[in-house]
Amino acid sequence: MQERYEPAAVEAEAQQFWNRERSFEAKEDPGRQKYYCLSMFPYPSGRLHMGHVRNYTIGDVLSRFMRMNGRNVLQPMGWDAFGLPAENAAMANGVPPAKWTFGNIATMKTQLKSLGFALDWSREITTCRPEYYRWNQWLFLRMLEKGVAYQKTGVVNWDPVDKTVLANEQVIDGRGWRTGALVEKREIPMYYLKITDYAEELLDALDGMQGWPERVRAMQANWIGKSVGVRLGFPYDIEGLGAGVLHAFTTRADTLMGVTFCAVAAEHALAAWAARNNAPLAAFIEECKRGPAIESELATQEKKGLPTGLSVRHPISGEELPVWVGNYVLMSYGDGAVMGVPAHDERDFEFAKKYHLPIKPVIDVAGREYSLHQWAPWYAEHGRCVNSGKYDGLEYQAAVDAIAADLSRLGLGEKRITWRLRDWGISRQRYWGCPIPVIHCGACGTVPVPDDELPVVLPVDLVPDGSGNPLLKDEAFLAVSCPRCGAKARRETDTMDTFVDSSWYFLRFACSDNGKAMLDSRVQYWAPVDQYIGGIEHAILHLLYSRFWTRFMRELGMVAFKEPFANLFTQGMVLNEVFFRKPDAGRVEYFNPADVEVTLDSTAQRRIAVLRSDGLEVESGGVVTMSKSKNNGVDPQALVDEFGADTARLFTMFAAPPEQTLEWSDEGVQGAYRFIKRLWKAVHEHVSQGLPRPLDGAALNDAQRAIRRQAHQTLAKITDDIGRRRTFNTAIAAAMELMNALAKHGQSSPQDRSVMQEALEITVLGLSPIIPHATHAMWRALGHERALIDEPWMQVDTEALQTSSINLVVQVNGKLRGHITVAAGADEAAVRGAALADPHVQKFIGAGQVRKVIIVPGKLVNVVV
RNA sequence: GCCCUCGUGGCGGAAUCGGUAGACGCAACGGACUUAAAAUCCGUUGAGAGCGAUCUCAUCCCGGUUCGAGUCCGGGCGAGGGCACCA
Repeated sequence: MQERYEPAAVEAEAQQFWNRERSFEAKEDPGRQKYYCLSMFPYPSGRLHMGHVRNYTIGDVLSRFMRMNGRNVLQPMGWDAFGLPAENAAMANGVPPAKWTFGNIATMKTQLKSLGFALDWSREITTCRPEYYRWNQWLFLRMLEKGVAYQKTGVVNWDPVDKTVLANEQVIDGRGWRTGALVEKREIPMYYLKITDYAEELLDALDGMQGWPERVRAMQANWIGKSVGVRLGFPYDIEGLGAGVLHAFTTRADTLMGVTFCAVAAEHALAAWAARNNAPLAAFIEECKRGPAIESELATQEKKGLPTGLSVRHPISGEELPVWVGNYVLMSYGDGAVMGVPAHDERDFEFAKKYHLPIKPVIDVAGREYSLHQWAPWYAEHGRCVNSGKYDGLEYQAAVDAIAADLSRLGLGEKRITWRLRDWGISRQRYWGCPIPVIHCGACGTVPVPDDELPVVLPVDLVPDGSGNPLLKDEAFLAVSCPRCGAKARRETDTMDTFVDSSWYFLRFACSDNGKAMLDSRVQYWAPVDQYIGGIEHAILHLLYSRFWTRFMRELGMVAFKEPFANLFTQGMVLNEVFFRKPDAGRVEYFNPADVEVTLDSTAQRRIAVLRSDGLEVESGGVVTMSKSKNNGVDPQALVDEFGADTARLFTMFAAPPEQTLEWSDEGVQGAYRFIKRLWKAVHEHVSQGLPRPLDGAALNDAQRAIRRQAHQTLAKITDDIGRRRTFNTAIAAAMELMNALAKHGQSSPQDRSVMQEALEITVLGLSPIIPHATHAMWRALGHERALIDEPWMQVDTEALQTSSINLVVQVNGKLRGHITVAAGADEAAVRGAALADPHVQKFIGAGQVRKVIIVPGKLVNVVV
């Protein structure tokens, strides 16, 4: 063993060993319990970032730990390789997206390998390869057959200059990001997947998903958004239009008698009809339609409306109610119309105040006074009906029931459940994605591509120029004959949302080499995923789509389970300080923390940050998520090159619990490096004197026994912290404590050296999931033939944990007043006697009367005076 | 606005089921080694009082439950994240 710790050599050696032995290639083995550990696969954006390192280290620690605990572990890796950034890069550099993507994959694969992750590369998946995406197409055709995939029109952002569809993120302040042209809304036919058919099931199943964080389950439940209420009808008979009913959904049918107006969305049919010869209204409707596309922007805009001049009748009272167009009414939710109850809905209240519409309180909340001038939150609370005729005095549920029954009798309403969840639109008018396998024929219409003609292969050599989908100009791709009638036809040029690619990749890892079928029997062995690890940003879409997709596959008999991810772990983000200068004119300039030197001023009170290149001060903008825009990222590769992969891994696992945010700290990295060096040195010093004789537990003195006890306590803690609590930071802290104790203990006698050998083995093996390379080398040095990765996890020796006496804390009235030592088996009377006899305790009892003595076995004694 | 999470030293954090608050690390300070620096090693480090043994205070604030509260409950303040004109 080398005296100096040289990470580059140590890590190369370990990685070569794992490669040579194919240590991480997983084999199906029905005789062994499997453990499928999966980290969310990366988008090949260029280089790894610290978020990747954190994500994949968490997965790697769990994988290696479970493997040593006897599980048959599968930890695969792949590439979520379709997507918009490749097209952007293509436009910027004139390189086909495929070339850019594959170049990035090569770079990032090298980086992942340098970090020593225990990945089974033989199962690697790349979603932009036909071998993968042909199964997207195949399953899409099954969805078409079952009616789960269907066509309807949808609204897209249209750039009139580039004549292209823009993603929301390409629209900046209502203008195209490249052309600056005002973006138009266009309705075009698109494919949708009927996820709403699964809404109830996707929601109900959340309750049983104990392996998922509460937070993620809550987010999904909110997203699905089940509302139980009443769909009611406001009848009308409008000259020229005739008789009809305006439908609206409400969760507060008990407030029906407080309705003073109705409001409809700009896109509503009644609004369109009223606007025929009402120019101001038509203009307002246009304004609403041109308004913000993103709902969060909609939220901040002022509530506006215009009367349509039309009126409807109240379903119970028959009263005439004016119909308004409101910019706060969404066409996509419910029926695109709301009943306006200003007294009990804040938005309606604001609207009514602004346009001087009547406000009629009809709910009495615990006798509190209602003001027509200022909104109070409790106006929306449930209460007793008042001012509501025959419904007066009824509580919420009774009122809803009575009103729903009356409406039903009148044919003007029924109880109904409304969902927030909408169907999943998967059509993208973009090149770099999986082609949707349909053909447009002049005679036959839209015809699915027959299975035996799959895959529809995407050409890989096109370079998008920003003006429309390049597939539209690619005759070789476009020209096709109709599978039904044989006539000349045209291929669909829309591609699929990349969330389709990631909705089932976790199953394909079980059988990535199968060229004949999407899945095979090996899936039954590996799936579902035992532990899924990824960022909270995927809490809703990716995870919900995957749950939906899995359910559909189950209906086809392809898998036997409903939930694809038994346990979910969401790791926190990686933050770093941000440095900038803000010139009087011009844009803020951000500087990478690597180029900034931070020192303390002479009084050590103030931190001064200086840019190395010019020696001038820069401002600190606090600690925020690492991002390109803030230029505060740390390149993991630089870290690996300077300190090694083990240090990078150790720091990211030690600095914070894995689900919390992690603040970057260069000094913290030094600390991690220092610890590995210390451990290395301790092992080197120990083994350079030769290996000791086997440990004889009975021959130890008290000090040796104490060290041995701490070693086994540490093993127990590391095992529990990694295996159950997932608090890798405290596992590392325990190992550090043990090292500190060993350094103090010293070693001279043969027994000392035997105890030391065991303690070092525990430390090395216990930390091996986190720092696998250095521990691989140290394990060999400690005299083991077998590679550490192939060793079983060590078992705690309960014998070693035994003590003859224990220390107890004594409190008087809950305050710490003394310490006592009693025999391990001491009974309560003995403990009580010892506690009361302690001079410190006596002092605090003083003249008082001892009323009660509480004994918590093994922990403390509390004397109540 | 709603939902979720969280407020602990100079900093990151620990305290797992209500039982010794501040483990471990960083930074800082003092010392050893060195011609010197780096590296390494040893020590000190929540605040206040005291020569000292010790004592008092202290986990965002106010109240409560309890023998005992960082932890549980109620109310507030603050931060972060998610969702959002969702009727």
